[in-house]
Amino acid sequence: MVQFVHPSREDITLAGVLAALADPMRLRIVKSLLAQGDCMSCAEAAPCPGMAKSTLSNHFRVLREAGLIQTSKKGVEHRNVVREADINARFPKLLKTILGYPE
Amino acid sequence: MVQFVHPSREDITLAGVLAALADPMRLRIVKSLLAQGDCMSCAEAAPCPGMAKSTLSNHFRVLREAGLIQTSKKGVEHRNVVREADINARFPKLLKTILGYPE
DNA sequence: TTCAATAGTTCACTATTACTGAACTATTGA
DNA sequence: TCAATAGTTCAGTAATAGTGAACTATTGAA
Repeated sequence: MVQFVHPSREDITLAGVLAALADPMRLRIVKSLLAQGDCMSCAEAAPCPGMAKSTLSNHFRVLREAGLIQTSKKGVEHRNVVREADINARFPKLLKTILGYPE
Repeated sequence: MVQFVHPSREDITLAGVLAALADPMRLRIVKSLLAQGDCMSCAEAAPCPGMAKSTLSNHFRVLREAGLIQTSKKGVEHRNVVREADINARFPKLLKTILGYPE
């Protein structure tokens, strides 16, 4: 079984967060997660039909390792939430600012 | 003679700006440019002794192509300014937010 | 004019990173 | 036990970053 890598709050870096959000698909995933407000499976959270599963999995890994999302296993699927509190504590207003622009 | 590529204001993308700022060295360059308030040569603007000239040149190219800085030739050196007005018009508060965090 | 110095760019090479199909793991339900 | 589902890992290829060396352009001096 796979154990997910989640950096602690202090280990979240600005460069890591920016790099993670610098991909349009990942930006959309985070927006989608926040709009929903609740946990979502990878498939639900990804507004990208036709994308390879492995690519999607990779995007979630990048978001996870940057500290942007928390992934937990629930049954056969993985539930994801944005680590809003951690990001806001570390980089106030960053998320809100970046995610606030129209597509 | 080399003509620099500067995207027009409308062509500046969020992904491009974030990707450009996702590198610690480039973030420091932009901070350094803004702190100075004035045009700076590449060498002046780069707080990175010992870095290869070609690497530095590449960082400036990335910043330029992302629309973050404007480069103009002045004598033997290139003068760089942050395109604050353009970035602020396109993505309000983004620069201030990202550059506001301590190193 | 010619030559050296200076500031950056471009090139070529290597090293790291991203995308994808295929194979694999883990869980659920029949 | 078997099939279906969700996602990860692997292996291969494609794209991108870092660097020294060679190149271009400008200035200033002999």
